[in-house]
Amino acid sequence: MLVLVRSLMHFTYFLCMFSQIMGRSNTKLPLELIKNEKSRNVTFRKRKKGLMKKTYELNKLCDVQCSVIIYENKNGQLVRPDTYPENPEEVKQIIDRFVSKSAKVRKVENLADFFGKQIMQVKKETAKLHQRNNEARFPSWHDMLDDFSLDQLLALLKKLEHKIEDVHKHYDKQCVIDDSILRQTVCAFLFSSFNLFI
Amino acid sequence: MLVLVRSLMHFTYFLCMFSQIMGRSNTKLPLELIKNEKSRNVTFRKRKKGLMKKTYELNKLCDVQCSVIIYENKNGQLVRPDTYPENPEEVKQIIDRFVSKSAKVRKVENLADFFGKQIMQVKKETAKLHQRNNEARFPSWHDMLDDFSLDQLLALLKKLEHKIEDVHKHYDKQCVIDDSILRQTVCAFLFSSFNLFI
DNA sequence: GAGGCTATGATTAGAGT
DNA sequence: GACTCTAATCATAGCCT
Repeated sequence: MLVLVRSLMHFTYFLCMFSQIMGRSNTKLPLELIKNEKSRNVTFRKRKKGLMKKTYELNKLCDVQCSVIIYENKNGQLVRPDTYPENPEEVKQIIDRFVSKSAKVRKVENLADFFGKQIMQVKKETAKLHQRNNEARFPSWHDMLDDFSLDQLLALLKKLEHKIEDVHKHYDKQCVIDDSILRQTVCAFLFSSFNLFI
Repeated sequence: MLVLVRSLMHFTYFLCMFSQIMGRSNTKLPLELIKNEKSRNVTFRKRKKGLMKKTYELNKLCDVQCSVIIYENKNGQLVRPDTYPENPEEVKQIIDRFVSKSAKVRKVENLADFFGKQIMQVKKETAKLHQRNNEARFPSWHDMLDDFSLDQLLALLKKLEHKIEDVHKHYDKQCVIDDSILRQTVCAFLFSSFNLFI
């Protein structure tokens, strides 16, 4: 009986295969970039979903912390990443363990500290100068400012900041860019520039 | 001959199926923690491998940046995570985009405020000094500018502006931007600039 | 785009080596 | 553990709506 059913099934399979009217073609997909954009996008969505499901299952079945981050390569668009878990905070929690081990990241974080220290130092020095040279003079100060005043410099920096903000607006429209680091750099740069004047 | 072999094979299959001694059992695995530790570990290894493969395929087929991090729950031990890509630096590059957006964002944004406030404060104090000590003198002012003049500073600013524009152009051309590269560029430039000040 | 459909190929549970 | 084997189940390419 079972054999009969199997035979029938195989016959049906054969029919379908012969007529090539439905289902997956009988050639396997080569492991290379799918040229056709439409089918690439469809495949992307399907496989992404599948990957997330697999991740979820691995998480549940074996009780392991796992995280997936996927950035789609949409033409000219920066897209919010798809992640497992969907909650960004949970993802962060998982990858933090990884990130904290990366020396490079520490370097960048130290950048903040670095500038922070600079600020403290400059503040100290300013206080010293303030105290020590209470009646000191700035003979060249005005001369310098004639060509390029502090306000002008700050205005220039503002301009620069605006430019960067424009870029951000452009991105925000299309969705997402990490502006924090950029801000950090601008602020740090502002400060370092300002540092020169003190 | 072939038919004979096939028949034999099918017979064997049937036998095995009948006696339930081989292959996956005919009940589906429930989606919950696998209690048996041995089989849980086996499943973990198998599925981890499968997940990595899937990730690799998604990466190749659709040209998307994706990253997977898996921490095994070994009893009380800190285990090096399995990742895709295997190279930690590549993983870092991918998750950086994410990391900088989540919890760190707040930190860095506050940093921006911090620097902003500092700048305002210093500006005020400088203005005070400027007003009070109109003819005061900073002895090191010229020394500093000997190495790094205002014009040079202006040039630096322009350079930074250009760099950002370059990145922008690059974005327009390729329609894709890697903001970690942007960050790195700006950061590196900032570092080199700042080093000139010290 | 999101969803359904079907057949193919891939994955993998469970057992053994 | 890492490998094999097998079959049941799953995932998904290529269609369609």
